[in-house]
Amino acid sequence: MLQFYDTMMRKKRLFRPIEEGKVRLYSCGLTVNDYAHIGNLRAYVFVDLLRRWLEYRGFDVEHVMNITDVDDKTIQGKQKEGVSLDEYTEKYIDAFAEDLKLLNIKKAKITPKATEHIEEMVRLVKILMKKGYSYRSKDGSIYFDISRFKNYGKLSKMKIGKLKAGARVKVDEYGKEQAADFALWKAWDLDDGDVFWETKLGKGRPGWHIECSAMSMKYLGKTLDIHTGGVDNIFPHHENEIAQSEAITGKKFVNYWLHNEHLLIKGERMGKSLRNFYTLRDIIDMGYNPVSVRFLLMSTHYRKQFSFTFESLEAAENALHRLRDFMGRLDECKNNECTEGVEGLIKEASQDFEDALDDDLDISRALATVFNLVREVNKLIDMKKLCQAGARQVRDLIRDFDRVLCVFSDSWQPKERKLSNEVERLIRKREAARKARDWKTADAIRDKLQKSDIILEDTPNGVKWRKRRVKKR
RNA sequence: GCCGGGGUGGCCGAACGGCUCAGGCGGCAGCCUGCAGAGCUGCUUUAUAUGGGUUCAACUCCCAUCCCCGGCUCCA
Repeated sequence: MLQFYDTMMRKKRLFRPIEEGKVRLYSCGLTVNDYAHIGNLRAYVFVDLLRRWLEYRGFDVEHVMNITDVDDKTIQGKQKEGVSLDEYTEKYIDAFAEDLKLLNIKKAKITPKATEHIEEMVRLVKILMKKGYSYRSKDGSIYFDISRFKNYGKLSKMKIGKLKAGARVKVDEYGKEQAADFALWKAWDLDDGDVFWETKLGKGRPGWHIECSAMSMKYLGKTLDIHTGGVDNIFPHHENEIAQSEAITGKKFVNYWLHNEHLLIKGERMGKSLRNFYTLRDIIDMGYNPVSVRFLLMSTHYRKQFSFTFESLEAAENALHRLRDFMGRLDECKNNECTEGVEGLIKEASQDFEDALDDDLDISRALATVFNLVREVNKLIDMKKLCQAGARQVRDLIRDFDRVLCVFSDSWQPKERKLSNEVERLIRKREAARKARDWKTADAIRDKLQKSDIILEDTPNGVKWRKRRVKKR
């Protein structure tokens, strides 16, 4: 019984797509005025889990994620650097794509850019004007008149009257008639420089909210199955999307609204303005594996705030290490006869895992299932009660889970995989000493290398080395 | 001010009326190892912010209090 928590209804609801077997999924993507930080990335890890789970359940997922490549901040940034808007946003778009790849996040089928859909937006604004949902201000900008939209505020449960009481709403500045009215089209002004489009609406650029209405409608139709975004988007962005879209089509815009909570750092929301963020690059540079970041961001339920700490990242990395070692143990399992069946364990784990994720992506329960399976099977291996065939079955099950989790296989390698000649020489010297059972020399070399952050581990397959992580900041 | 979400063991995090209060990390012990590390297993359980109430039974529901976070402004 697949169900999701719908922000509109404020409760879990059984999931039923519009069209049997197909899901129209729209996600609010990034505004590309800077590198994404891991708080931003949490939203996309969440969407990825959602998408992969839907696919696991046999749905064909039509996933669209927009890129906001024109807004106040991108224009400001571009002016500051003295480059074209495209040039400015391109590097952040590329970096974002790379981040997603490093986190094993599946690409959306379509990632439309706002600047490439001006025409569609203009068309929608014209419809709104025609239907009388908008007005033009003195400077030529066009605003959506929320008093004309009956259920404005239904998603965020906000009353428009109350909104005005909120301290920092600038009413007069742009000639809006009401504080909560929002821009559909912004008339060009000096600060915009060369960023403008000459359209039937005049010279200017689109408001922020209209792009999602235009692009979701174009690629997915009038009604979406699922729309995702961070909780900060509930108001005003998604509220406004609903108003625009439903005013235009007269149809329900979205059937299920799914919102992820924020990532905190030191008890506060991670955000660009607070300068308390880490990018994925920062974390990789400290020597962590990006897949550990995926695991960490994924392992707390998406509707719950959680705090990022290096301790928890470390814990995530260790947990993954344990899982991968487990897979290694399975591969090495060569017994001919299973003295105890694993079918029961597999069946139970499989059922529990699926039940958990069906229940609004209850990842904690799902991961608990995985770890329980690991422990039980490890016991069998220790007692030599697991055979090769049984091991294969377990491995197949985990691989199956990993279609959703995507944390087991790990192709990522830290950049510096080379040792200096001096260090290599020492390692060879130590190997010779060990062979001669000269433990004193061997241990001295190991200690010495450890001081320069190279950790040696003797394994049945020879000596292995790794770098000790260097923590910055 | 208005509207949400929370406060669980050394730390992170589940459960949300009763069936042993998941799981991870860390710590400790055993196995393994020349030693160390890694790995595996076991232990780490009189843990549910505080004070009342409802109930045969509350972490779970109700009331009050304290504290934390978020939204009300561009923001994942």
